[in-house]
Amino acid sequence: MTDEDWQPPRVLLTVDLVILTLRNASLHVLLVERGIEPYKGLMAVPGGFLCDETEPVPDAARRELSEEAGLDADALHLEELGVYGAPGRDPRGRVVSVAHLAIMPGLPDPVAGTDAAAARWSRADDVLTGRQGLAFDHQRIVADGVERARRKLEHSALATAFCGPSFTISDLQQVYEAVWGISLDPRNFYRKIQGTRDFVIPVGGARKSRGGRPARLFRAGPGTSLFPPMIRPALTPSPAEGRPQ
Amino acid sequence: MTDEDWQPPRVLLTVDLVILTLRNASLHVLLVERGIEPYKGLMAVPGGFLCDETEPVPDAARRELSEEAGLDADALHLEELGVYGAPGRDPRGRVVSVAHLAIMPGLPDPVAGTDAAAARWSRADDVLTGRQGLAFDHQRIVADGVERARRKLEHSALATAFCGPSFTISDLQQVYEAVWGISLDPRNFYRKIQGTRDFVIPVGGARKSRGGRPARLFRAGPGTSLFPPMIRPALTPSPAEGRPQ
DNA sequence: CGAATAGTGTCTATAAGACATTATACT
DNA sequence: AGTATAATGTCTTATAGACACTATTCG
Repeated sequence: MTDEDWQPPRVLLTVDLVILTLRNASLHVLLVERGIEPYKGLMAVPGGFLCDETEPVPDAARRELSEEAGLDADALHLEELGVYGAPGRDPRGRVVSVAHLAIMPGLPDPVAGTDAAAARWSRADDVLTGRQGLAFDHQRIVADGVERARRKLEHSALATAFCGPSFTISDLQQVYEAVWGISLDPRNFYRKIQGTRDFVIPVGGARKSRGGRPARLFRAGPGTSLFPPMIRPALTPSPAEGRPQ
Repeated sequence: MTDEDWQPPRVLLTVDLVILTLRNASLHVLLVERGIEPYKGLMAVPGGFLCDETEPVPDAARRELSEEAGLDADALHLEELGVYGAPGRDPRGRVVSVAHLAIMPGLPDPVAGTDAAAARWSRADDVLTGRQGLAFDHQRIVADGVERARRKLEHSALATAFCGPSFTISDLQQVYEAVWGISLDPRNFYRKIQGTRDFVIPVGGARKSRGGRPARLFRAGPGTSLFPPMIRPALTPSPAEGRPQ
């Protein structure tokens, strides 16, 4: 900023989306197959450039979610995760990406995309361990997204975002167990949830039982923060899935 | 992304720095007077454009810290705060800023800058209430930075970053009281700090008393996260400063 | 009935809130 | 001595962890 005719550099701005959900009681992340270079054919998280100079960043995130994954972004938890802009992370030049974290209830398999060659849910674990390789620095982005989700479960009511409009307490427990990769005591969990104001609200009715007493149904309450927080125990391998780091 | 010859838009990338410290037992934020348009003459947080295409974002943050505020960024807590890129926030065009949060020990008044017309510490409270107006969306950025610091005090050992190399327990308490804007019981606070592993480590010696028993000196311990967390009480106006928000 | 899942109660350990007491400096 | 600040201790209350027990379904 000392030269008279110095001009600030311009960069390409993208959004990337770590979209987490629960399938078969284990954490999954949405991946798309890249249809264009660079990294054509490799898997990556959904994302893309701003469509024009004036598009707000959050709008771009919702647009890509819809374009690449065919998912409606309305009434979906979406927050900024961080900036990934190391020089050299994209061969096309200086590309700075604003990563976002999105949580959605479990969905059936077919996820159609108009822009990407293919979209599918992959086990988060496979990405974190590297069994599922990703383009760019997307493995790191997913890892940061998963870690963010783990943290938020402690202090916020985020867990309900993984569930549909109504759910049981044990559904909620499965969210915690899958995301944290541990197992929890159902009795203490039940007490904790019930004792936290505005976390869940009973909605009359019960889910038809699968060989046991029917479970009461709840919906997400108005509360957004958990106090006292949910305590994440030291990692104890759960039945659900092995725990990476 | 449908047109054949569509080109992604380029944006100007800046870094902004919310630098917090404690002065006279109250939270202050570093502001600089803008030396150039737009908003010339108004106060703003330090920041500026990337110097070239290849500069990493964290490097730019440390560079601006040094250039605009004359502060050495080594061994200083610095983390990403968020992205502020609403179209129209800067009259020069589409400018996307990556805001950072930095904490430093209390410093003497003179803060010299080579790039900005003037630099000085302002009471965070004055910024939050709008008594001290800021350029761009910097009031919001400062508010987010202060809120982030408040949150981090709960779960991390961040408080020691406000203190010098050695400090007393009541110094640490003043950090909590100033940032949170409440008052705490010194006895319970002492017990809590002592009982948290790796938070503080006694370093022989005591600070010369100011009319009371001398206080033992400590230094920051290796621990980075607090468990169980420090609990932030419901807001009770403290002697230190009125609480906005 | 027995198996399985849901929901409740009870005991104990830990830690926070309130507050008394002792310790060591200064004037 | 009197005052101020630091450090320790004690009692009560809230909540987590462990685990027994009851309730309600299905086969």
